[in-house]
Amino acid sequence: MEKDRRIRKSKEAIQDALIKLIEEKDLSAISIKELVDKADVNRKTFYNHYTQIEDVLDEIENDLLDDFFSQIRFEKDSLNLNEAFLEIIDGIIRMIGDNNRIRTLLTRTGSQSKLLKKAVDKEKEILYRIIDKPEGRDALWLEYFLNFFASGTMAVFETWFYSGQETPMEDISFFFRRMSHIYKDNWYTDL
Amino acid sequence: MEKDRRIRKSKEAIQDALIKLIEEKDLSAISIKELVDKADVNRKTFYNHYTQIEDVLDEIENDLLDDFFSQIRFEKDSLNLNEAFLEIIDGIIRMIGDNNRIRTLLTRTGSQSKLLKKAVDKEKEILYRIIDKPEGRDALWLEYFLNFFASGTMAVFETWFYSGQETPMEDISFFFRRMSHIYKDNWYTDL
DNA sequence: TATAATATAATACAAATGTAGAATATTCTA
DNA sequence: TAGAATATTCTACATTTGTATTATATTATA
Repeated sequence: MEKDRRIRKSKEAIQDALIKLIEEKDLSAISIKELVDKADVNRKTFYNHYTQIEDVLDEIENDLLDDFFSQIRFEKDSLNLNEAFLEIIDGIIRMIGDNNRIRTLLTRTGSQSKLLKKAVDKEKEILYRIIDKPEGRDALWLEYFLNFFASGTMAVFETWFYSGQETPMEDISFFFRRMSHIYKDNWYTDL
Repeated sequence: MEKDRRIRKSKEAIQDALIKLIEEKDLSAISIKELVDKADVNRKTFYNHYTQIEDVLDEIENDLLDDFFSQIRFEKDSLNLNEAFLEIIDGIIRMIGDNNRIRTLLTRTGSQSKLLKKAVDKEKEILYRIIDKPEGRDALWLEYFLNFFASGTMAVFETWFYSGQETPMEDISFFFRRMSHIYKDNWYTDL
């Protein structure tokens, strides 16, 4: 977080105002003037920290995800790819279920939000940190594989979320378990 | 396309102007005034058809992808999921290689572009049309599976494209073939 | 706590935006 | 081809945006 309390307060006011406005109207219909009026700060203060409204949204999403992913702790020192993946999946399911602000963002900003894309990157990052790196050509395969898997995972979440989360959570879990086993048995058997 | 020639010409001028401007500067730095000046149309004409510059980009991307995917024709009457997938992959590789406008958009607009996301949707659509639909619970699995697979595929393309397409195309093909076989052998064995 | 640093507020201004009405030009179609 | 339909242009105006300057208030820290 910012060290200067004034910056912290200003940003907080602007972020909170944006969340409120997003609940009321479409993101593209929100003007900077409207935002600073609601946040009760000078317009210059906005330009002091951001250049567009999307920057505020970006910051909100990054803060939320940093906060969430920093809470992920693995019991064992090192997990294999399969175990780590399933841990992260469970975490994300919990995150969506528990965090109102995240639910609001996903519901209201839809495709304008980069939240899921950012979550993909975080997931990839964590997985990459945990596992033993293969060498040579397999290193490249791993990179493609992680991108494939992480992005595919988020797409399933997206489908699940935007279809109203009607599929029971156990089924989603089962789906991911099946996916992960397929890879475990076929790709990175030894990870 | 639009039936009225005036609309067609106006939109074409605006689209072409946007492409030129995107080659010069960042999308977020392009103003509507600038755009209509370059397109040599009245500003009111812009507002007649669009509300934001992003709408123009959207339209360009949709037209490009409609054009490309409408060219995909399968020799056989029906393919299995595996064959259809590999055909589409090959098509996309060709599309990126051949189409200058698509390369420009991918290169210059980066994450601001929804082009790859739209391609995912098109791919999903086609695959869904071709294959025999399973029933009951498996229908749901198929939906999740297609989302997973299509999105994962595009993520690999993205990685490949933005890392400068250094990985030889044969390796990318190999990767996808391996992925598709894994699924063929484990998931939809009978499709 | 005094001081230096700096974020915010107040104000101003040129440019861009969004919207509207009326005149003109183009195109559709009967 | 004539007339109806409508897209574009022209003009105007209130609002928003982006930028800048200065004064004031708050905060960090020595």
